[in-house]
Amino acid sequence: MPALDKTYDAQKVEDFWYTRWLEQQAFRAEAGRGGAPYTIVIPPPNVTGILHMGHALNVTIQDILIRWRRMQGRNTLWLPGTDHAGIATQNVVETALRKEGKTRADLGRAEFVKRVWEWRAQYGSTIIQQLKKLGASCDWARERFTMDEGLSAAVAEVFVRLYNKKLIYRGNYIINWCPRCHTALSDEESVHVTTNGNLYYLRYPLKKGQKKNALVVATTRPETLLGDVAVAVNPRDERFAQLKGQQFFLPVLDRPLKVVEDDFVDPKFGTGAVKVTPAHDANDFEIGQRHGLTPVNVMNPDGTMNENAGPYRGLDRFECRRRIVEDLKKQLLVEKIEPYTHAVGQCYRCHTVIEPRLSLQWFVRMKPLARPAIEAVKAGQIQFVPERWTKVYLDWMENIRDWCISRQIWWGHRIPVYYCQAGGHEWAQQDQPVACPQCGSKNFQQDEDVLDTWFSSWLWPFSTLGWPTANNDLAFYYPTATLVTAPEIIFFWVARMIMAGLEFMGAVPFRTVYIHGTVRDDVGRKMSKSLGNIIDPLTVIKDFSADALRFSLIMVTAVGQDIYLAREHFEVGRNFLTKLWNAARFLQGHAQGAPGWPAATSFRSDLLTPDDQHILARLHEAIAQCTENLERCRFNDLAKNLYEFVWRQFCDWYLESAKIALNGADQARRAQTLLVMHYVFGHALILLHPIIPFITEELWHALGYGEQADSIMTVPWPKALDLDELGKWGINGRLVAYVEDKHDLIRVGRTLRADYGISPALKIHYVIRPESAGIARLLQEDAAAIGFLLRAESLTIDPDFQPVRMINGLSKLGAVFIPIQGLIDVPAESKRLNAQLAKACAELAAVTRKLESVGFVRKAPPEVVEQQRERKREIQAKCEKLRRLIEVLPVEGK
RNA sequence: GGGCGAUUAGCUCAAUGGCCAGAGCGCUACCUUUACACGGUAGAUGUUACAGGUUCGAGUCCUGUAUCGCCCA
Repeated sequence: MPALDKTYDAQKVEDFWYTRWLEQQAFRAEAGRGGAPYTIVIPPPNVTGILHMGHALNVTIQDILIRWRRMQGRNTLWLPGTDHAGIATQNVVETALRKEGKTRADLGRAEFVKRVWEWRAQYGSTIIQQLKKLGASCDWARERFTMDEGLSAAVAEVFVRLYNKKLIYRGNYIINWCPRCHTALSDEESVHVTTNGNLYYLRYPLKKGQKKNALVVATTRPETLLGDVAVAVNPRDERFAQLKGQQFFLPVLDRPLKVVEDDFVDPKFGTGAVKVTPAHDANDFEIGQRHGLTPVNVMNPDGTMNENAGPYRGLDRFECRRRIVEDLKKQLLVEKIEPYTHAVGQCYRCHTVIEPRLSLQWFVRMKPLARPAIEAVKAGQIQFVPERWTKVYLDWMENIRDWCISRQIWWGHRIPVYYCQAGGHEWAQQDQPVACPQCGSKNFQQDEDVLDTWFSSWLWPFSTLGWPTANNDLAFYYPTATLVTAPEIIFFWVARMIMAGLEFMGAVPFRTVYIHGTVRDDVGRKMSKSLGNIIDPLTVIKDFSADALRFSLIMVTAVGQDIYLAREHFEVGRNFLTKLWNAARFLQGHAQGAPGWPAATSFRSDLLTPDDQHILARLHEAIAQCTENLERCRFNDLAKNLYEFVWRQFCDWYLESAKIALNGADQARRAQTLLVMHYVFGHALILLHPIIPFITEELWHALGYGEQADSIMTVPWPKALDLDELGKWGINGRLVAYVEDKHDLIRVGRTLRADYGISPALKIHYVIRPESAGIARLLQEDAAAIGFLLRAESLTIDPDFQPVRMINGLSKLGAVFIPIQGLIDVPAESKRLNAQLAKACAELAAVTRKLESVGFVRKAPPEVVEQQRERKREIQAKCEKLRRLIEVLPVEGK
């Protein structure tokens, strides 16, 4: 076994092992191997995307789960892939075309789509390569893309089924229109941004050209008045009772507008009278339908005004707004303009202000699909972690609205609906038709639109496994186990997957939905290019290593909370890796060659010291905690437990105490210590592997544990032994407690040294006066280790010790003395001990008060009362001892 | 407007209604002691946002207030 380098070269190690794992096909999943399946499908990143911290966190969590379950012996599949991100990808390619001075129209549909495929071939695997850098143990052979043949077939199948069930329909409704992307968007793709605008109070005259006797309406979008076809008031609003049957005139265009009464109108908004623009507002559209109004569309798809806008034709909508307000002001038709803060819809891709627009689109009828999906979650078939997201999900599902799925772009799954030019027949079909199924005409055309990208993503948990073709993978790996994702896409994706899973597979797509927080910068802002506050995971990997990135992210990520990140946070992980590396070097240095994996059965309880037994007990406690934390998705606690165990318990206490035996002459003891060291460290590596896969694999082999398993990836996850089972190594609770107390005693001794400014380099004499003969015996056996940890010149354990002029400290096991003649500062010492006494007395008073309270003794559980009584006895004893120690201090001046 | 979450040490976060409210980072002092200065040892730091209430007992449960954040309309 070559000696480990003095410093850890993460880059070399990580590249080496990832390549090796791929060569070994270590991530391959095969249904044929049987066993209990454990499946995760990756939330497919956008094919245009590059890795950001959100991905890094998301992928790390999934990799932890998959690696852990794999070690537990489950038949694991982690299925990776990307989605085709219709609008985003089309935008990217169109931008590239623009640089050549071309538009997609110049190329034509077929040629343009070809260009997008070329782009995808060249750049589409960027993010996949980046996921590999993180150490993700996905089965890459199964990588899927939503535009793949198989997944496209699934999309067509689903469309046709829903179409034939009349769950997909086409109609003229108000949709969210992005004037820049030139397409409809779903409600979820329109993000509401609080915006400072104005509320314009406009006068609609009763008679043409008149200024007096006008009805004042309030609007945030004056340019839409050109499309007004009525004004509306609430029927119960008495202020407008006399307006019934009246008509007013639209300014500029002088169109007569009748007054309609509708419950929708809020009397408290504006003047209580609103303009009705059915072609440009969702609510107005509904009012229009209720009152038989004909909508007037005044805008072009690019957001400029059309021929219905009269004199404003051709103007951009915002320019039109400015001009129309200016013109109305001149005509004294503007009552007032108030500043107004409201939520304005923006395109989630390009942040252009959404235009609500009447348009012919395809929709999915959601209510019938939602019903079983609501029931499944209510019945506990799917659990959200943290649980509170259940309510968010249910609220949305119970108020679900139909889903606009058509997009006026070219990159995506083209809607498989055909229109016969001869007979007017319309039908949906999975594959390319030959002729109209009704009249046999060959003169038919396919719908021009493509489907929303999410219309393919919602099938992801089963389309990636080969659906609609029945096959072993699908039968074995579906339903998946855990979905790991961020709250932003609960509606976009999670909810829709549940609906699709139930509708097409008849089973929920996953059992657990783990929702992690959003990664933010150190002052709580989302990371974004425009803010320039991005921390690039790849840079972090380069500077700190992938393991450090993973460990740090998990360490700082509180369950369900957003993550505030700064570059310095990655030092936690890097420092921990360095500690681990150095501990391994220490083991290696003492092992004299590769010891191999120590069999636990070879421990001899007669050779184990209390320190050995203590660390073994703590290890098994750690195993139990880690397993439980993984089961409960408490990743942050998992990392903290392991950090504490490895650093504090193993390195700070155990390895330090082991140095005595390692450097001692007793060969049997020495061998036994080595055995324990390797057993504990090897297990720590196993427990750490899911979080930091690279360094654990490297050390696993470097320390010669490779005989146990070719790769740490396949080492069985350990089972925790409880205290009874640990009895076979002579371990019991009393002994574990003794070692804890011994640590405390050593701390007291060290504090004395520090308090008196005695240099750590100076070896001094210590005396311990033990509490009892039993403790004296234990301490006597441990004297060498205790003396070493105290950096003592010599250590005396004397039950009858009578101190004279000595500084001292108190621990449960006994008093610790440092005899330094002449150096003792009596007033300082007296002050220190009296302060301790005062504190103990205060505690004693508190606990006494509690025990004297009738309510407490009568109503509190007996074990809690007993606990307090025990504590009172302890504090009383402590006070007594402190008084005695103070008494033996020489009186000043004597 | 409705809902959700947060508010605990300088910062980021823990704490099944029950011991003295903890940890990491940061800070202070000392130390290059043969694994590790990306380290060791020791230390300081709290009106648990605020006001009430329930309880023998509240950071934890209830009501209200404030501030911040997110989602939905």
